[in-house]
Amino acid sequence: MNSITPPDPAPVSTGADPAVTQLLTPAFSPLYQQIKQLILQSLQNGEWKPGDLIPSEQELAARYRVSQGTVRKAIDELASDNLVVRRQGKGTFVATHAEEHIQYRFLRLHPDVGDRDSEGPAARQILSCKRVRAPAEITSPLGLRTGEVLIQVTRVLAFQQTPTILEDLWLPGSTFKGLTAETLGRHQGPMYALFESQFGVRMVRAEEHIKAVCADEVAAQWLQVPVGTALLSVERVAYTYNDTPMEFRRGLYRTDRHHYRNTLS
Amino acid sequence: MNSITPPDPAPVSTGADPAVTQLLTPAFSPLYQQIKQLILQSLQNGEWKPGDLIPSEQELAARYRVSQGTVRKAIDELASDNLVVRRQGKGTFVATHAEEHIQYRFLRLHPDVGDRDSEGPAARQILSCKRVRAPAEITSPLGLRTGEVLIQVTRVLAFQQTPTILEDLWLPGSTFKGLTAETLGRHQGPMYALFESQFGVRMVRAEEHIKAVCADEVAAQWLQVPVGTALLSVERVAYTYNDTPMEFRRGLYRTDRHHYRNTLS
DNA sequence: CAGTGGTCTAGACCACACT
DNA sequence: GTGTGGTCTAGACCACTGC
Repeated sequence: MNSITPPDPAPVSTGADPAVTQLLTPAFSPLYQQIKQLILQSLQNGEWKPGDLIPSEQELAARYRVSQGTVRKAIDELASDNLVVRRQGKGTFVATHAEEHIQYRFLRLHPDVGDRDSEGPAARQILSCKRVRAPAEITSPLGLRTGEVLIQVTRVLAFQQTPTILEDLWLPGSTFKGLTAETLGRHQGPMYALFESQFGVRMVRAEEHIKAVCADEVAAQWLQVPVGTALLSVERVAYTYNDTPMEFRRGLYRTDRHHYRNTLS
Repeated sequence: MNSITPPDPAPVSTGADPAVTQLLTPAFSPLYQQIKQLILQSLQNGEWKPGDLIPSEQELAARYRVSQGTVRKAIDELASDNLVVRRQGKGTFVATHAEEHIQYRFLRLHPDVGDRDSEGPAARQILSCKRVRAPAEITSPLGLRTGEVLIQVTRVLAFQQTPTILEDLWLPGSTFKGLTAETLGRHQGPMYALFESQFGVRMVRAEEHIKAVCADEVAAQWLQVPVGTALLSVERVAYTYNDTPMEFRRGLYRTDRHHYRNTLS
């Protein structure tokens, strides 16, 4: 078993980090994968926060006592996982939902004509934000105990004066203590950016399950469509670092002027 | 402008290929990108066919007169584009829809309970296969002239005796000359594998646009659901090498026991 | 065993951003 | 100019495959 022991997260970083040893076979894991894990730890434990500049490849190479090329390969993978963004001449930054000029990185709904920019920003309306005891149907995708306290948010998004998305989302109450409709209403920009700045939770990845359903009375009213209109039901589990599920969301999408877009490869 | 001239696709390959020159700035393109393009050309022009073993990194490095590392980086990108598959100790192979043990690489419909393997293979039924004059709504996504001759295939897929997908697909008649319902019916395995072996067309990438619709009478009948049932409408444009669109497809999916799955990152 | 892809290193040079 | 990431090279060694 080869391994490198975790580095001293020394603030001034002259602190000698343990040397790397590359040993033989069983449970072999490439050095750059180990480096990737170490960097990942520093992302998780908040040593580098969303938007931050992380140390240069040279510095990291010195810190972990490996060659720059090895650090590079580790960072390459983190970049292709969208955990980190490289900018030539400037450095490598922790990815964030805040400054992604694209407004909603995880929203796959696009207007049928024109693009999202031309459509302008969504108008958001918080309908409610309350603490609830979690039904099993919500806790199980989140890996929580049934009965745990969750925060449930309900909101409507409108594009060009047309209400288009009605969604509920559930968050673990323990982590999102203090989240209120007022906070949500005051906040500008993507909700996931708020989660980063206020709760230290960065959403990294998500899984969506899509079905077609008919609008019930409640949905019909909020989305201003006849009862029975076909809608997309989009259920999402969003994950933080470490594949920890942190949000369950269910959206109903009108698709009379929009479509859900996906790329296969 | 730096460039490397295209190599002699010499069968025996001792043939000296032109040397690479890496010149200065304007319209700078990295060497490994140029190598990637050259390999791509060999994939397109059929020098290496789906399933084939391509030359080793050393051979390609010699052929293009660059270092192995440069070829490696080119192949890395091709592999992450799913155009090529690396197998340690064996070599690098051209990707193919034929031997992907996963039956349908581009189909995102999954059973709500269990997984696709446990569900068993789809039962396929070809309803029709005919030559049509293309309406603009089809030709435009395919980048063809309106009025061009297309082949239109209609089929139903059933999972566990339940008809679940009704789809139409359109293919350029010029490329798919000779495609018949009989050919399609006799063929085992993914349709895209047939396209590779019979027509030399490899589908590489696709874009899907998804909406929710209500079943009309025809759909309701084939899918054995009441008229008005909400269905997913999945429109797909599939591309070959070079981003050339080669297929337009429209599927109606029942989602009472299945869902469309997507991963966001 | 030889051949393939996979990892790691060390060093050189380029393109880009800021100061 | 200095520092950053980006490209390219050359060589060594490892892990996997099949003969």
